[in-house]
Amino acid sequence: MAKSAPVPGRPRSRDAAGLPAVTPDRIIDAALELTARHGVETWTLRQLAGAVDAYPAVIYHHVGDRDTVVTAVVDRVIAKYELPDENMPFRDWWRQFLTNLRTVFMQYPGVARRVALNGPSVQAGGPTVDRAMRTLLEAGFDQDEAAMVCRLLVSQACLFISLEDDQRRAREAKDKISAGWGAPPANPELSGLATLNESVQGRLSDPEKNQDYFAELFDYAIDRVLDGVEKRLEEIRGS
Amino acid sequence: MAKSAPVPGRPRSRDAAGLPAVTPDRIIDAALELTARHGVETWTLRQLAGAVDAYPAVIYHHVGDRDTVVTAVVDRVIAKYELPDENMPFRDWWRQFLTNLRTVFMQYPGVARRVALNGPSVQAGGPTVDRAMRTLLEAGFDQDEAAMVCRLLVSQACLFISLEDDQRRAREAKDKISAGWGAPPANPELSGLATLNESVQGRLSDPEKNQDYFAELFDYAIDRVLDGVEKRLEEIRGS
DNA sequence: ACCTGAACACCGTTCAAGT
DNA sequence: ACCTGAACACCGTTCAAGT
Repeated sequence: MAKSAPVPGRPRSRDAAGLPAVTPDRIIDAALELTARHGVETWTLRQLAGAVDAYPAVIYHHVGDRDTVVTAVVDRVIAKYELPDENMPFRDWWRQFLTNLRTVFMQYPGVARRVALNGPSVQAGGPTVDRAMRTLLEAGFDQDEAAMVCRLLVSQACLFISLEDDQRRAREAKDKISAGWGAPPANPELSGLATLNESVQGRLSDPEKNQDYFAELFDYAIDRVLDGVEKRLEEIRGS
Repeated sequence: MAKSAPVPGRPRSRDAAGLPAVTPDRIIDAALELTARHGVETWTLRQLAGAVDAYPAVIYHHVGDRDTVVTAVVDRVIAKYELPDENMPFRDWWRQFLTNLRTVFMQYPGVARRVALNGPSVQAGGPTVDRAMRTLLEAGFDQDEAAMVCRLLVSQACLFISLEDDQRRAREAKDKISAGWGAPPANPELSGLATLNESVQGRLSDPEKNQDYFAELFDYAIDRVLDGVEKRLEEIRGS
């Protein structure tokens, strides 16, 4: 766009061309939409500039480098989920919270990974962290272990969501990720391997089960780790 | 390297220059070493070519594109860990196995993430998967749930290791990741947030505790999820 | 202050040409 | 068959110059 040499009749300013002024807000809006469609790591700064009908340097002028833009996008996404009712028992609260997190984050591929890595900004994440810590303290964890559990559960959810993000994307490109797995093993000694392959075969032949395989793993991962946290809590209470 | 124009006295073939012939094996060796030092996502094909005193096109000729090289590197790394004694009870076996996995993978940043995403190749991962599945089947899981638990535990370990990889790398660059967290919250209503910040403060002021924070999270994550898997097993046995 | 347009230093990948 | 050396189409980032 805007690649042609200046033509006499062509307006030389955004104003004269009838284009809206570029603002930081409009840039983040565009970046959010690009993220929803392509994932946060996939769009380029040149694409973003194109989406607001501007030159790459304009992004730098109004917002900053790519990382700064992405940070702003992440903050926007974090503002989108709702926190469960604070009167719920801690296990139900977390189950609900992490499920909400997933449905929102899955709409913006790559955001979960960013949050796992950097955490949320204090600004955007503060209220969430406050509520989350309270549920754990009320449940009976001491200060340090509550902080640990908080980190564990948020990481658990974000990491498994980011796994879903990336595997979905890889599948779209190629369908040969699990190639080789599913076929009976050449070595008949490997009976455990054969069993896994049978299970994989069952999935591959039933397309709708295969569809929700990722979601199933997420739920299973969350449930098992919550079981583990609950058991730990019983140990604390018992001692 | 080899950037100057051809000089009369300069030998024009690797042989004449006394350089060893480039082989796929030598290329993977160099890639493995670059991975150990810089991480699998960080080195460039041009660096790899430089490491074997060759042009980038030579890598393509002998091995293939970047992804093919990385896949070969991952297979090499997988061959490096040892499997625990097969007579151990399933929980101890997994605890040991995932710990071994961590010590090996941590030496090659980025490999854990690749394994979480693509799994190992059938060639390299077959024996491990076989043993892993057997422990779960013997413990009492049915075929499908054993496959699920296997996937959960390997993913759990790889994802948390990859989190360590990336956070270590980020810390080396900047020390402001947790900037803002640790300071008392501006809003006095957020008592849960204040508690978290106290815990963070305690860590930051005790440097050796901060050092092992990542390792601590890994162990905690593995122990909680194993607790959860064990509890699930008791449910199955009871019914 | 805001925007243009070109440039810089990279990247993975491809390819004709040499030996 | 193996290697050279240059080129292609990208990328994030910077900057002097225009309005």
